[in-house]
Amino acid sequence: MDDFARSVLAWFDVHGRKDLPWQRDRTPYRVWVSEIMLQQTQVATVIPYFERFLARFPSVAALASAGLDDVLQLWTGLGYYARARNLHRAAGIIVRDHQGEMPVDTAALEALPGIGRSTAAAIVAQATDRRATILDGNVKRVLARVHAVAGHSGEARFLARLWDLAEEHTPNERVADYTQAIMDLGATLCTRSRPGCERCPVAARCVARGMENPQAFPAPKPRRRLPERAVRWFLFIDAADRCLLMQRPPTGLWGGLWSPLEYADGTAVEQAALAVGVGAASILSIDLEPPFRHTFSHFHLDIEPVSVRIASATSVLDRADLRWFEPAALGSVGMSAPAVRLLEQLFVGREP
DNA sequence: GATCCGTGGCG
DNA sequence: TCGCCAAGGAT
Repeated sequence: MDDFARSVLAWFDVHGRKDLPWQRDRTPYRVWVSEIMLQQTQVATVIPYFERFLARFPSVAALASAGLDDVLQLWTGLGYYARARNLHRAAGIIVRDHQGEMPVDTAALEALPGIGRSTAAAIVAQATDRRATILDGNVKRVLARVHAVAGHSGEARFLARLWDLAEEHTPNERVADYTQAIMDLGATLCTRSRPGCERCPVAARCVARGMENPQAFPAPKPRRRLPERAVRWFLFIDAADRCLLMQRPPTGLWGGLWSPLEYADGTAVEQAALAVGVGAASILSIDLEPPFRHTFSHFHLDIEPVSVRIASATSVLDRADLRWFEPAALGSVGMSAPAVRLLEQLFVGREP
């Protein structure tokens, strides 16, 4: 074990997090679910989702035998929904190809959808304490500073160098603790802005610390202006106070989730109504709701909601991706966060 | 290599 | 209000 790992572990013994939900009863399944949820997502956000998910799907078998709708429902609001689709698909593969037993070697794990190099290593390290090397955003930041590695995550050379460094520092003992330790260090001390170098256990050996500003590492990624898109969301509500939702295509943005009917900006109500089999004659009122902007990592989406009261759905098309929902049934399927907010505002919120 | 995929928090 | 980005992986 090198001095770096020793120092990080000593710091962890005092300051590290050891009471997270997925840190007790570290079965491979629980560790797996937590690592997927934690991808690009902060601990505080994950905790309630993790608890609900494990209560509903306590085992690989339970997850595999569930419907995708049920899985997406528990993922509602967590984002990056491909994670949920991959998790569900992987559970089926584990039942079929691994007799329902989670594999705990990196090669078998990486063969599963949604598990890459770092996540596979994290599962092995946390569930078995065997040697495996992770490289997430926290570790990248810590190592880029300690070794003053120039560049950023968009560059292959930068990543290759960091993987080498990460491998070199990974100890042969206490791998689970070390893995948690270096992530905690990055999350709580070696933060992107205002790092707490004074309290850092490896400040003495940190090259960036000895230079001008440790915050210069990693280098910021060059950014472009985000492109903009605009859509209309039509929310049809009938006299029985049900609303019409569409299930989005299985891949792409909010894949597999339910949402108001989405059409291009400027689409007329009558046109949208016709497309889903709602007779134009049954339209009672049309309300333009306040538009709102939803920002993603790579584009802005301007959403213009239109609520449409209709007398009855005279000739609803036989489309499997359309369904009328009672207010109480909305909680039983997966929806995006903006869809949830809008429905609460326009639909559920109007209930007496 | 470049792009796509969510959300909430923060300065 | 806005840009930035956090326990990445798939295409």
